[in-house]
Amino acid sequence: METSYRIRPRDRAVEMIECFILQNHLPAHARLPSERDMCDMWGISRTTLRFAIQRLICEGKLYSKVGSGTFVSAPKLLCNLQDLKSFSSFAREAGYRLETRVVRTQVLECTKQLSQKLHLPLGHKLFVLCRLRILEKEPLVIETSHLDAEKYPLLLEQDFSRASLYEVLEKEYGLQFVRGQEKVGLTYATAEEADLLRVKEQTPVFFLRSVVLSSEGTPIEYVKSVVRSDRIRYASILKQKA
Amino acid sequence: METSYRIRPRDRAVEMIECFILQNHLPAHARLPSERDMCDMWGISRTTLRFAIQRLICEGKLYSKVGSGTFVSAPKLLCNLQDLKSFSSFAREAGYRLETRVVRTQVLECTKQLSQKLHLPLGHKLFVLCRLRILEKEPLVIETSHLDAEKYPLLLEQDFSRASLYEVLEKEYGLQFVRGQEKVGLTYATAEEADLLRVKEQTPVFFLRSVVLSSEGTPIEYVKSVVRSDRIRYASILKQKA
DNA sequence: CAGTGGTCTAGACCACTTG
DNA sequence: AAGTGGTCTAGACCACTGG
Repeated sequence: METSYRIRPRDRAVEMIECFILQNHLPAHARLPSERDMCDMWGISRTTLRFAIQRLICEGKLYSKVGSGTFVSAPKLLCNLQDLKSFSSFAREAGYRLETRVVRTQVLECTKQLSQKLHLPLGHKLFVLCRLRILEKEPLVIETSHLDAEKYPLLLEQDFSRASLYEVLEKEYGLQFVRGQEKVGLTYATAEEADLLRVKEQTPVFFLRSVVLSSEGTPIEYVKSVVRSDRIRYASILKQKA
Repeated sequence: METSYRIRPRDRAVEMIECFILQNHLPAHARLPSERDMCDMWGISRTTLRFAIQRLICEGKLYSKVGSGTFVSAPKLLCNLQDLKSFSSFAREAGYRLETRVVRTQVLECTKQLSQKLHLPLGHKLFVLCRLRILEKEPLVIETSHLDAEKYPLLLEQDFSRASLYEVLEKEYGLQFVRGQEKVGLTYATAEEADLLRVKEQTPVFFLRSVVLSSEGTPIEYVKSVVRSDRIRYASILKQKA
């Protein structure tokens, strides 16, 4: 029995693009030829070519800017699920340029869930800091931190677009940190998250939750992170899929 | 300032389809009009209509069969991350018809990771059972169970397309179960997984790992599950995204 | 301004199922 | 055989960018 599947032009186009990048040694952020040029080069319609480009964008291998062009992405970042660390330290170790934008700061009353995580009574004042982490000009993570506002009142006066949260806690309060357990899940980007991360609404995104402990074991910070899934890949040693 | 965005036909088409389903009270698995008919009804091109359909398929609201038609999906299933349970019990309680297909059974030697989870020595014989769970005719989960093959040798002789794993363990070995902690992550479907789950390769899927304990606290089973993300939604009470 | 990606159209052929 | 979804084409207009 001869199972000779016809190769679809769109699949061929995906290979042509990947091949083009390799053969021309295009580095990250290099520009591809225009869509119309690639159509002419390979004798396919723009619809078909765009389908291939969309697939590669979904896989995190390309990105595009309107009026400008289509570009090669930087390789996917790899985080290890066994040995999870904060994005800032992860990025620093990997030698990336990390920018931070403060999305929002506010003071909230401690809810039941948060009181369990932070060992604080219900209604206790919490300082909430929501930051957008931008790696190599690309927004990657929304980190929302929750801390004891009554114990660390100086937090409310800081400008976290300049200062690092951990630096402030270390300098002002002499705290040292140990990261507690983290959990990873999957959700879908809300309108606000999609806007901040520059992805489409309803895109699947990672949803991480973790507690940061002081070196004495006291819970200091509860963090929720929403992470783009096209730029990050979480690996797990346990994952030995057949 | 008047921000009057032009409504794109594709977005309008998404609304038209959703509206059509509501106004005609279409139940789950009802057939929509053919693509060509909907194009005529709403005066749009097939490309645009198909874009809208693809979006609704991604969101889990529609599914389609070649040569047959496009259909309304059953509503998304909701699993609670705080109170996670096995799919079989989850499905049974919700009143769904659950089928099981045995993908593979094998005997493997215990690896380092598995030995930690199951408290067994390295190289110990493990019975591996990989099953496809099909809910209402729709493949939903691939569950891969790992158990002590030396302690439960009768497992190797069973026909798990007919018998339930838990029933066998309970009847043959008098075991009672308590579910341990589960972890949820996100990965991308491999070719085999995509084929079994009937989704496209590289689709984002949930990846769950959990340990099932006996009522005495002994680890009995280690399960890895790959779950379709378009049909299941994991909720978390903790998730209070701003 | 010219060029780019983003969107849309009308029409065609294919493999598949049987509404 | 007729109808369906899946795929592909050629060509058009738009908003945005500064290759």
